[in-house]
Amino acid sequence: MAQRTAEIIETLKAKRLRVTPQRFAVYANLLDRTDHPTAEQILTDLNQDGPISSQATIYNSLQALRQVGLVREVLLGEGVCRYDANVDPHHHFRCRCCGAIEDIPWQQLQNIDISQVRAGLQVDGYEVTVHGVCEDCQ
Amino acid sequence: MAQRTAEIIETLKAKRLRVTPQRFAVYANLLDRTDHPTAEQILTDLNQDGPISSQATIYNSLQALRQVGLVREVLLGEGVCRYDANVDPHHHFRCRCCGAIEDIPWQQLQNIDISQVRAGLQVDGYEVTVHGVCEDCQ
DNA sequence: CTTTGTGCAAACGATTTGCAGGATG
DNA sequence: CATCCTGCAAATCGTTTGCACAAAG
Repeated sequence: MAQRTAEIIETLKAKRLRVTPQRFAVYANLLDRTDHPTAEQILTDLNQDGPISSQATIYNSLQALRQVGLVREVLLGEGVCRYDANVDPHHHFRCRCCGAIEDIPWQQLQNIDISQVRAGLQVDGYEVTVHGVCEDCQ
Repeated sequence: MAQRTAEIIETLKAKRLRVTPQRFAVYANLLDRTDHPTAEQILTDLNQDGPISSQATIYNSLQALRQVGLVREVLLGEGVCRYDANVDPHHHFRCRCCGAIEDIPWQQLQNIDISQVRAGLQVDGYEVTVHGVCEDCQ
């Protein structure tokens, strides 16, 4: 576990979220992984050793966590939502072969001159999606 | 119409696509707009003055056009596919308010140093998604 | 006349929702 | 004990597919 149980509980409470076993499990699971799982993958993972949560509750938990900014959706054009407990801005690499997703630290692509976009548009942020082939698939 | 009928027919033939009224209409419609419509929007637009095509055929046509490289999918994290007859590389701006999508010319954000991504990844391409608020929504 | 496309309706996968019972603070 | 959450099943949304008929080359 990448973060202590008590710590996670505090984080949830600080966001005014009720601490239910299911919600805790979803967040703890996401903090533990960097592979941007889908809702289904989280469900499978949690229920590996006995039933912890159900489909609808996973979605509810993810939505609650997302609303308070503890979790973000990552959509990279596969027809599925992926989730990430790393809410700091960063970019993504996606392997077009196996679909694996990897974070690209923000600093690695920070030399982007956003001021060039047409006047009149209020820019809040941006992110780069890099596509290619990962080591395993080469 | 942004491009002559005969020209469109030639383009389709050059790609070895059979020229059906439906396929023609889908492609002509996409060439005519820059707003990256969804399949449903194309369907509605085409059938405005009498029935031209059906849902399944829109999807089939889009797939055929995509396979020969005349049309590309644009996925900007909304859970819908959008389509674009502009297949040259470019970036996208998306208004978080009304959902409008606008192209950003490739040159406007070309100062991106992709060489900084971690060694071992074979990079094929990338694109930037800029989010913000458009004029109409400000 | 062979091949490919069309349109309908049914199938599909991911996500959302209604609701009754249960847990949290 | 009031509020909010869970879990089930049914609903929904975008997209795909099977198939009989029709059109293109």
